[in-house]
Amino acid sequence: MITIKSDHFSVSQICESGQCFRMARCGEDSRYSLIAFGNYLELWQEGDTVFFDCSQEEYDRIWKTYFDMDTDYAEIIKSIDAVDGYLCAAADYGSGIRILRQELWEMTISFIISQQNNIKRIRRCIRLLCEKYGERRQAQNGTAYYAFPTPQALAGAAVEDLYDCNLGYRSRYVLRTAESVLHGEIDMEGLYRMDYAGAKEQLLQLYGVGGKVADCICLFALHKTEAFPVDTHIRRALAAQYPDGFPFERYADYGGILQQYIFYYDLQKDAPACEQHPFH
DNA sequence: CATCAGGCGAGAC
DNA sequence: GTCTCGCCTGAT
Repeated sequence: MITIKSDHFSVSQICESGQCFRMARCGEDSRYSLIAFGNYLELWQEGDTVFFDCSQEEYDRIWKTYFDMDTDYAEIIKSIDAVDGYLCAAADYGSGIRILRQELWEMTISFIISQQNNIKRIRRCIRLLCEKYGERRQAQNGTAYYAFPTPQALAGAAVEDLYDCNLGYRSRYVLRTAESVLHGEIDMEGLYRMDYAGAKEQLLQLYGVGGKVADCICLFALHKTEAFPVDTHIRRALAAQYPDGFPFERYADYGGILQQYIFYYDLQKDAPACEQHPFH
């Protein structure tokens, strides 16, 4: 186990901000579990000290990048227009959020599934998919878990079996996208070398990926922080708070981070009180 | 009972 | 290019 002192880092806020569907509370205490890049991790936090239940080597190799530890979120929050009371309040409220650097293929499928869906059901869909098509593994502490299914595994699925995973009409989207990636119709690794516009254009070629989903993939996997996913929540919030339009130009290269503050702020308003701010 | 969830594809125009 | 409509399913 290793400990890291970090400013602007809240495990609970990261988990509840809705960008990662395979992170959850585990057990009765404030531990969280997470499966990413085929690894199982448990972590928890006391104040600004974060405890990672893994080796220093694993932290350096995977989790340091995954949790975006080298980005200065204080600087980002400081740059917000002081006159913009709503954005200041949202950023302050969700100041422990980080934009994770998640796996590209997993985000592609996860956000295809997320469309016209709710977070609880999205999590269940992905869990069922992993249990049915992912490789079963065992963590150091003995916990059994499932890796995210490969493109090959999903391309070999029957549509009916995807319906059984509760994907509904998104089943054919997942199937065709898996086939496209498996057959190399899109160069997924190449997306990392492209700019935001180029990467988004490529992602839009995938069946079931539209503008909003492409932006989520750009933001949460490719870390294109200028990507600003607009969903029904964000659309409503922006309409209510910015009748003259959101100042996209002012925050051109990191609008996506602010989008997460707004999304989380909006989401938590109707969440049960017990789930809010465990560390405040 | 209707409406809505972190939308998208297809077809009409 | 823009607009409308249908779509799985569970929660409210």
